[in-house]
Amino acid sequence: MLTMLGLLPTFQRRLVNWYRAARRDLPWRTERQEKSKLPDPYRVLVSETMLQQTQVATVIPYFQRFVDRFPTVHALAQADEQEVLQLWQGLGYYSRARKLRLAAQMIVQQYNGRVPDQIEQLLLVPGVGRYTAGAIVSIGYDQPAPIVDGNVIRVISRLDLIRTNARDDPGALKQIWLRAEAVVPRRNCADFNSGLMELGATICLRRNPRCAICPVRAHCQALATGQQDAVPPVRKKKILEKQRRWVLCIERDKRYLIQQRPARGRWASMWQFLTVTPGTEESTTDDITPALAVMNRLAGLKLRSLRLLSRFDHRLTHRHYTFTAYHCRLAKKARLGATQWQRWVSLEELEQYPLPQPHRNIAQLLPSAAEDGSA
DNA sequence: AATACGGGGGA
DNA sequence: TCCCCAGTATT
Repeated sequence: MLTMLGLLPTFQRRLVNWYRAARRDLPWRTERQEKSKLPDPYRVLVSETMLQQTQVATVIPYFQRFVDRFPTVHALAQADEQEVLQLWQGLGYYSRARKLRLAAQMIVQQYNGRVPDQIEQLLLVPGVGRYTAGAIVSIGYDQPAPIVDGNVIRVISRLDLIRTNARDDPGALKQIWLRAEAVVPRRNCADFNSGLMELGATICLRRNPRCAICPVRAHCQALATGQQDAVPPVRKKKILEKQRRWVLCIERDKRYLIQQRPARGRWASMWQFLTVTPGTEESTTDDITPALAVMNRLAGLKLRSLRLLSRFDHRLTHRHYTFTAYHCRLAKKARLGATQWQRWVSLEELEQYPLPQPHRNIAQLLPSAAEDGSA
């Protein structure tokens, strides 16, 4: 196997040298501790958790805000879960945020605040899987550990000419992990593994790979056989479920009703405006008059002054929502108080609540909507 | 082994 | 529009 990469030390040296010349300034790498010249493992834990299924450019501003607010593992361990979620809102996969906080608590209690440097220990930390554990060991501590992410899957698939897509094929994925373990050097592990990923992100692109400037093109079987555009193949398609949601921004005395979602499932424990699923008999019309009657029935409320705010699509990986957002007021007589899961908040207070992205988008429309309504 | 879990980038 | 992104946990 190893012979197919050519001389392994040559491959390693070419990749590390290329990475050291080409690497980007990333906040979790540039802020190093003076003595050790290694990044703060806590920051590696935070950044690698944010980077799961998320592109680097998206993560950077979230990372800055997060470590600014929670600069140490102790600070995060003592944090309020809602505040952690609030800093995470918009980034997606919110269980990552919840588990990262639990991870900090575990590290404080069991490891006296020091992020473990052993794979077996890291795998017991909430939200830390094989990839993140390998990243912390190799990038945080510069110790040998394999690392496989979406980039490495693509790079190794081409180097070794693996013809199935490892994202659909557990056997191929296992092969790639073994390969990643076989190629990681004993020294310069951080730059080697970072280089493997950076290569996938900038050179070994999904489409139109830039083989002409690839530092390890001499080691690539896909290029040698002219199959770099066909490897890896595209994944199997997934079914996209279409759903509709009506969102009611109910206003009373310049405050809006919000409700907390259940602690499990999508957007767990986040807050939202009252959301109802229109039945199949309800048409998609924007006509307000029939809609108001339907709203009152679905929401079980006496609403008035219903006005359309916006209609927009929101796509997730497996679902395609069409949100229709309305602004309305509560009839004078109606009573609706605050409970543990339901509150009336001003627009200013709303900023402190973690909201799903579609509801955050709707919230941005409310200031002008309120003016129109009172005019 | 299959599914759930967000949102955005880029062609 | 489609595929993917510095994956993990649950069922």
